[in-house]
Amino acid sequence: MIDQRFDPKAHEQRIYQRWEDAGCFRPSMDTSAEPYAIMIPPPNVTGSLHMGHALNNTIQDILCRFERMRGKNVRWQPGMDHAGIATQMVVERQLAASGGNQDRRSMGRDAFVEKVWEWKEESGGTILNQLKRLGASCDWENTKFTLDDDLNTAVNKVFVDLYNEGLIYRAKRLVNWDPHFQTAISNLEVENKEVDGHMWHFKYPLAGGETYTYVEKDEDGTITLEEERDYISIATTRPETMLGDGAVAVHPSDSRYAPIVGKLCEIPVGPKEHRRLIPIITDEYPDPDFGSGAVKITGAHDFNDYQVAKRGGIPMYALMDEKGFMRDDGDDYAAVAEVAQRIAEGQEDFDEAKIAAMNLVPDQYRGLDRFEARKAVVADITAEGNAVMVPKPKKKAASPASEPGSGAAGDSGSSPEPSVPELVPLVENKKIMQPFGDRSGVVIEPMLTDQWFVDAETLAKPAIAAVRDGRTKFVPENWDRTYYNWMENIEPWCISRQLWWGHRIPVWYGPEIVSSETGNNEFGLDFIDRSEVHDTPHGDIRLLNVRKRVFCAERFADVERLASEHYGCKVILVEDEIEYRERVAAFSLGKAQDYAVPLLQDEDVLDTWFSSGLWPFSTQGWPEQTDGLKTFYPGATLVTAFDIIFFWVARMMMLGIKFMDGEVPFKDVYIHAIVRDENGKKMSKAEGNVIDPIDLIDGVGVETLVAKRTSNLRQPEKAPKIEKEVRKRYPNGFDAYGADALRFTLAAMATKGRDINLSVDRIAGYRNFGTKLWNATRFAQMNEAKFGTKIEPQSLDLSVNKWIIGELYKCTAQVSEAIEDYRFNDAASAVYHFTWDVLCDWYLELSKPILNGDDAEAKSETQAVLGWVLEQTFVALHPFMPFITEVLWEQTSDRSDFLMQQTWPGLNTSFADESAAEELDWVLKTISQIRSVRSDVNVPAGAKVPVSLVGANDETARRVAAHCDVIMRMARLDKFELADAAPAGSVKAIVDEATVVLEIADLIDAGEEIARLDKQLGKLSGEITGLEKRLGNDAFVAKAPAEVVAEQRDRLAELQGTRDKLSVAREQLAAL
RNA sequence: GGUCGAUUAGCUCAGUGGUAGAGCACUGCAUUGACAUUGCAGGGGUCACUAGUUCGAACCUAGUAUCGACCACCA
Repeated sequence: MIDQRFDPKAHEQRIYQRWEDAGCFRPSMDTSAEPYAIMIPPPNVTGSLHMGHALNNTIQDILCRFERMRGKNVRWQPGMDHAGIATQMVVERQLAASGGNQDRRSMGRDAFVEKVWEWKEESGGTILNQLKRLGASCDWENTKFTLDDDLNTAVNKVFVDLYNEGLIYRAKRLVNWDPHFQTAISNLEVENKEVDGHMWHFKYPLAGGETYTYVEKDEDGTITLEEERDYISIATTRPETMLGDGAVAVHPSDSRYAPIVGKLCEIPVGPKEHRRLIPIITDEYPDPDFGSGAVKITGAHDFNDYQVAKRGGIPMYALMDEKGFMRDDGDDYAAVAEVAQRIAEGQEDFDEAKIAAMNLVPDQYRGLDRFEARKAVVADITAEGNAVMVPKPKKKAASPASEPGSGAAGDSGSSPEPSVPELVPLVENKKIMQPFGDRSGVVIEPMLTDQWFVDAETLAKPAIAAVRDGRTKFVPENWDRTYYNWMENIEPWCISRQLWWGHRIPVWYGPEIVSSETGNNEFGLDFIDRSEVHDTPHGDIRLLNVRKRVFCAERFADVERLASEHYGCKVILVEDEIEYRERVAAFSLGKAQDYAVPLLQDEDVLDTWFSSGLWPFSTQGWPEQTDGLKTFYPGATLVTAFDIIFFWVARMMMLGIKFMDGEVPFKDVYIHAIVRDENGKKMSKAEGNVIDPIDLIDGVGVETLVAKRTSNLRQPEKAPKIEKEVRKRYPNGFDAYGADALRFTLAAMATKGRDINLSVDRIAGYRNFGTKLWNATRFAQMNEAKFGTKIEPQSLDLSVNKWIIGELYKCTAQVSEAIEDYRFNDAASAVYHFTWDVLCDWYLELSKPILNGDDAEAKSETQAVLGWVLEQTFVALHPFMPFITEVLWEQTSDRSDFLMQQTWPGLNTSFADESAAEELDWVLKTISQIRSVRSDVNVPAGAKVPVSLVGANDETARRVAAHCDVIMRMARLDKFELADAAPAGSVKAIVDEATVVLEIADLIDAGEEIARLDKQLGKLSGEITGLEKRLGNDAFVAKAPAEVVAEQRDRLAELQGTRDKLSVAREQLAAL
């Protein structure tokens, strides 16, 4: 006999270990079986299980367990992602916290990377064990890590192949730069958030004191403003970037500025004697209706300006260093500004490298943080009188800058002033969208840097086609719109990261040899720029910036061969830029002892998603043609949340199709919901509303819960409020609900909608469901149900047994269909409803008289059916609740096998017996009707009542004979007999053609009973009227499908019959 | 601005042309019987609004209102 209750803690980990030890998670590799593969979205090595993972992996596990039971050769591919930035961040933080004054840079690259590996071995991957707690049936023996050697091989091969095809290239571009991590990031890793900002309006004086007539007109062409101006008005939210302006642009159609297009204006900041002049140009980009209609163009610090600058050949001056501080390098400002001036006036040629070397930050701003620089620039311009001035708003005492909306938009002087108003600088308070790094949280700076890019546009085309052709399907399908939308507008993918933790880029640089005409030394090496003098092992020589030649190959050995062939001499791998330059210099000056050309590997690593994008095939051994690869590519279903469609799904599609001969990586992409808290808020530590899945499995006390929710809050002052709420809501913390309850809840809520608002109450409900099944099994054991036998539907005698196996058949068919169609909620509710409402509430009760009765044959049949039906229920429930069902399987019979290895109930229609179903339907209805009436007329629960059945036909009479005992028992009757007429004053209910008569006239009040009948009659006549109206409509009868019409007629007849009988009953009562 | 979505019982949500559903909550009754982590019975909804298509609309179409997500944005 099993215990009184199921204790998840006593069994879950034990059962999991048994599965694992027995190799239950391995693919069968049965060549006759259909392969079925699911690639886990590799969690970050730094990660721990959150609700999103729990949902994601529950769904995958349901699919895998289901398909495994259906006989497929299943591989659920597990693993982890090295998560470049996230992991580097964790280890750097740890270094900082450990007190030592070591940081990443002082440690050096190799030592730091080694440290990260150490961390990974010790602390990484807790999430994989948490997945085991959830019951995930992954093929752990094939666990992969995106930084494993074999995956690195795949990464290098992909990179080199794409490079050789020209689909990966290096370019100087404006990229999103994270000043905190000091690396480029892709535009997906940027979060645009609306923040309070200001827009300043400044005057850029025209060169040489020139003036023009500035004319503003309204829509009708009436002149609203006309004045002489010696400046052009510019609006900006980032004044500090003015220092790098290359031009001012206006729209070609903007007549206000037509007189000054082509002229020069002055950037009103920096030392007066070296103010830079920049040209006023035209471009389609400026919107004449926004701001002043004139835009400053700072190509190196703004994505829109970058495009304008590129079109117009405007120099792009970089102003900041990699930490987001104003540059403090290069020659002094006066010298640089002079060169810039000649460039602006077209008197001097410029190229990228020359511009890049120019630091146009005036001395007083050098080394300032960008936000400090902004304040300083604003203050200086304003002090000098170049801010656009407007009348001070009345009423408000404070300056416009601190009063939202008070500094009205529009140009100065556009409204007439009644008196002489006080003037203040025009600063608009407005919401601006600002980019933040999704990991660092700092403001992202557009930076002009050399980076590696993937030509995503080319790769996207076949990936779009694959979805259009239906070779890969999104479920729910509306997600394909999101996919198309992004893929069709895809930008080049920046894949290089200035980090240390990740796949090194398989590129080595050597010096570029140019033609002998331009070469300027005996080795033909062209030095394009000078840098600082440096004391080197080769003497005090100049270090040189050298144009680099790229050697790209999977292994250094290949590069070594290519390079030495290219240079015609030995090459040597060097570790850093300094040594590289020294060696180039020494080499070129003939001072090198060994005459070896230095090669330096690219310092950068690849975007984490570059390696995750290969996951479906890199994990299966590619580029080797392994069995795993042949069998499990393409995968069946990718299960993920929508937030990584772009990051991951799109990249896997592009790279999978590219490298696997055009074959898509997966057939379906199931996009599941995001799990939120029960109020619909996104769970986040910072908000203090996180529910930890492990807490739900193991239980957690209220004190721990409070502590968890109040640590790491974004607003620590909210802690008392959160504590109060938690204590009120969960006074006893969480019970140990177990993994099964959590999984079932998630499955039941996994609809095709967007969000799941998870409530703990619901988990408790499904824990109770497990208890229900557990106790039903206990009941079966007490009654000596037979487990481990087979059932032949045709051999059954009792209609109740025929009925329950038919119900089971319907249930399992529904579950199969629903899972195949990714309707996990329907699957869960079908098996829930069957187990609780059909099996426990009815079948078990109906079986009691038989199991306690004297009919040995009936008893034996029922024991067999009861055991079998329960076993099949375990099977059907197993994908959802693997632990409790496996324990029940283990403990109900002497078994040597596992439930998870059983065959899914492939029941067929031979299990569904229509006449048994109708018969039991009648039994259930009869009992329910009697119970309902009893309750309505307040018959005491314990009282037994005599009931007779009037007007029964032959079939009903037969059913009464067969089921009399059980009906009497379940409806608490002391008599249940056929009769010709009802005694006066009895209480009646209608079941099909017959009237159920409760002979309890003495127990009830006639008036109340009449009222009860009237209520029912009222309801009935309403429905009848509706049906009559519909059936009376010729158009309905003519146009609606015949079966619908027939159905409605039947229903009408039935309702009329019931009404007539109840009316008679009412009249009889009234006549008394 | 573009795209996708939501609006159904007190709450959280299913349903998607043919009799409005679940879980929780609520009300009444039942206490040593597999299970109180229970059973029986019950109350509760103009399916956001308007117009259309249809024999028939919660469901399809168009529009309105409110709320949300993602993407892109005006310096």
